[in-house]
Amino acid sequence: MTQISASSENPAERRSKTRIQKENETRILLAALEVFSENGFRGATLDRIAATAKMSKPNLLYYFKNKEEIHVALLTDLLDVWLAPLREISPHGEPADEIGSYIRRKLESSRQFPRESRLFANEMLAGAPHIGDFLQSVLKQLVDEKAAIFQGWIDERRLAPCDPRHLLFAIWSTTQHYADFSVQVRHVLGLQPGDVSYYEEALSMLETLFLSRLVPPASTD
Amino acid sequence: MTQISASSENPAERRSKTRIQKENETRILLAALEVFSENGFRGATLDRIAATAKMSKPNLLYYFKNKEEIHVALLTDLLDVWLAPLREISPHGEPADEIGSYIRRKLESSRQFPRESRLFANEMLAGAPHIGDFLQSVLKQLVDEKAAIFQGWIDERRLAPCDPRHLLFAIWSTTQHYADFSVQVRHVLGLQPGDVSYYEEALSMLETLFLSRLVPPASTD
DNA sequence: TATCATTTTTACCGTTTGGTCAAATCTCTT
DNA sequence: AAGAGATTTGACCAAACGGTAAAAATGATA
Repeated sequence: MTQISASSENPAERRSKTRIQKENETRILLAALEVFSENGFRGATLDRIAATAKMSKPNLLYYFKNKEEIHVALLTDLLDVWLAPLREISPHGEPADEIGSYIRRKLESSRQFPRESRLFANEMLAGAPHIGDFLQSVLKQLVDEKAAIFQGWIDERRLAPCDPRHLLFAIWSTTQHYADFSVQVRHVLGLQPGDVSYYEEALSMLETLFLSRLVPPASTD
Repeated sequence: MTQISASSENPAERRSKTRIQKENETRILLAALEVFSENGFRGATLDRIAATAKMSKPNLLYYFKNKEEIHVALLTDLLDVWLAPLREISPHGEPADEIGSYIRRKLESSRQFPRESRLFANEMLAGAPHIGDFLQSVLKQLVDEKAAIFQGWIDERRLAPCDPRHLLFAIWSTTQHYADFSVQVRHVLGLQPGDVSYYEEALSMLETLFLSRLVPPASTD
């Protein structure tokens, strides 16, 4: 499978981008995000993306040379968004503050970019054919770095003994769940299709879970 | 979209199932699970399922009248598996025991049935077109029931104040993550493709998170 | 072993899909 | 207003897609 690398040359990428070019590329990317995030790479069709972008298919292919290139463009943008909250974790803050604000950033990202989150999820479910390299290199390295910070806190008894990388997994899964499984969340809570009012309760729950204590210590009565 | 209801009549479902019939149906379902769980409903093709099942496409369609019927058969089986661990939660046990064993059951289910988990995830990402009714009725009802148990514990101060339904979301997301995002987990941990040895560390992490305390109370030094 | 129902295959069909091409149209600059 | 370059379109193509029909092969049973 093709992996993300340096951007290849678009048909319309001679020197600098035209107004129309910029407009249409963002329109296409927006439409593609909608379609890819719902159906995955294989389930998405150029016809559907073109229709969503209100553009003819050949016109769409004038800006991106094939389906894969659109997908790669989306994933490349996505990875920055995905990593940003993680990069901000600092070794200098209090564990509770750092973890708490990381959770808030991740949850906010989930609320602001649910389609990006689902695009990422679809790529994972498919076995990460396009971003496998990224996961193994960039992400692994960053995780190792941040895990070391957590480990430092653990050694100082400022954080309970646990595998820091699995702590990150727990934060990723709980926060992304609200974007990826929003249909289920809404159905279970009895909310309307567009309603995302559950994010406040979600934050409250996650702060209790990660920063406080869920089950009180066994009483010694 | 077609929702799951009573099973319709298969071409070969006259009275009782033949040996060959049983064998081939399970072979098809197994192959379909592989393909659907990786690519979602739209991304899966009959050709690919047939090839995976080592069977010709028309032969496959002799047992299931179309693509959707295979998918529905898989989802129907899946929902039992998905609900089983939840049903077992009892109001009579200790909160820590009940939550702990629910986590263990869910995590075990994630390890034993990763493809089923990904099938479910794909259906969610697509907007639950086939099991929307199920989510709104059966699942919502069961969640309300179990949430009431949790609420009882909260009222008795045996569980921290929180939204019980969001507590369930947290358990679902963290446990299912290890099946749905296993590629990412393995890449980040530096494991080989088939390696699922991380489940022990996962359980340890989740027990710390849900049953103990992650961040120690602020010291009063 | 003859018979009948079950199973499998071969050949096919209409549609959808990813993508191409050349002509036509539009936009910007001079 | 004209020309060059950028943009858009309609017509098209081969392959993949979901699915069908009927004949051929196989299996179970008497």
